[in-house]
Amino acid sequence: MEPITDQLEQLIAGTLHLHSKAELAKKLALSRPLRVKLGVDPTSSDLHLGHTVVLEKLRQFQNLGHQAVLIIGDYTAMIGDPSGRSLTRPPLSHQQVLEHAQSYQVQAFKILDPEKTEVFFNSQWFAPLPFAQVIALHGRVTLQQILQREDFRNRLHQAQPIHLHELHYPLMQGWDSVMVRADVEIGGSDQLFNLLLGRDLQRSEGQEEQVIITLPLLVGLDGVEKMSKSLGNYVGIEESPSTMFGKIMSISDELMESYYTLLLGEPLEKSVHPMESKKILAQRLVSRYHTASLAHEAREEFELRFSKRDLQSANLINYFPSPDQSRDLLSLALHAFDQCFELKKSRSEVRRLIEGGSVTWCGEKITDPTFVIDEQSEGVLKLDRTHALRVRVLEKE
RNA sequence: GGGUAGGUACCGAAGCGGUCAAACGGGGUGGACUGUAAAUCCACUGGCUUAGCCUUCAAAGGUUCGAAUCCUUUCCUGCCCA
Repeated sequence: MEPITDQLEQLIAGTLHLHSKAELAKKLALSRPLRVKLGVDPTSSDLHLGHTVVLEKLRQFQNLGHQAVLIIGDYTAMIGDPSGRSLTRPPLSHQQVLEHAQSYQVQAFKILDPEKTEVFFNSQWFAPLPFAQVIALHGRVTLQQILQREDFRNRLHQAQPIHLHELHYPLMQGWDSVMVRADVEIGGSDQLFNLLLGRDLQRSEGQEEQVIITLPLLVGLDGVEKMSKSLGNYVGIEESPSTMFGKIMSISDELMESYYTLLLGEPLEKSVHPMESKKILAQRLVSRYHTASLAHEAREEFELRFSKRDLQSANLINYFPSPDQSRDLLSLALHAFDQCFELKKSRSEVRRLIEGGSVTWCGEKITDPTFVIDEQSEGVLKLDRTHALRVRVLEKE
């Protein structure tokens, strides 16, 4: 193991809250692997860059020889973390949660070292917990303490409902820490309260309190909300190189700075042109989750398609619509969205797109939805900013 | 339990018997511009066999030639009181 001061320095980098440095130093001095907990709610099956911020920190602990303890909150997920929420989450069935948990783990191990990771499902201790003990657990915390949380306070203030079951969440997360005897817990900055409560519960159970570390939340592609799947402002780590590259290119310049620090762990070089910085960012992230050569290809493809606007030589999906599907431009575009991009659009939606001037055929803008493409002709059909394909219209009969 | 205010499209919010697929704002999408950045301007933003038709205003019934708007019941939420 590395010297404690070196470890400390690495582990502190990028953290938002750390409670406390002294405690962490003390624990590191124990010269045994620390149990570093991360709780995840498998409310969605796809990991995105937002999740990777904490996972990378956990990985850092592993690299220093520590033990990761991954808690799959299959029980807590059914409540839904109220953190940062202004609304109650829609409940998930246990079945859904288990399915998500499965793919979640597979993806998490793209970042974590499975050899140094223990995985727990918190149903393990919550499902058999007798009601009397649930009550006893509740006796440890006061309503006022729970209501101090920012999100609850806001909802109270804004006359929005707070359901009773949501109040359990922080308590359950804290109890997880007790059950796995966590030395350290990592979380997003919105987890601060939950993490602190874990300390309280550990103390009252006679355990040493966990050190808590929070990391800043990654802002999503919209530049406003935190990255989340439900808001659609995310970059999934399993997305294709070109999608990933393109999504990252669409972030605003202001966002780039935090992406650099949180995802690359280094400062943004101000002397470089922002567009170039963004390409570097995109390329590095694509190579992280795919390969360097795929990242390189993604960059070239992007430049060809969007910078040079050369759709003709771009690597597009080939589409051979049947005569029935290519009756007119509207039908063709509709089927193309569905079959090539798995986008279910309504006819009206596609019609608007055409009439709005988004669709081009062989570089010509076509605004007439009833336009008919000649039989046996071949060309590039651009549907909207990001979707284009090479179409070959087959002969009728 | 009592009182009271509400539930309208992705969100906020108007509308309170016909002119309502539903004002306005935000968001989103597309176009122009561009660096798939920002800013700005313009258009669109329920569906369809689109000069028309169909399904929406918490749910179900009802009144009416006609309902988001009136009545009844049900479900959900806030606030005040207990």
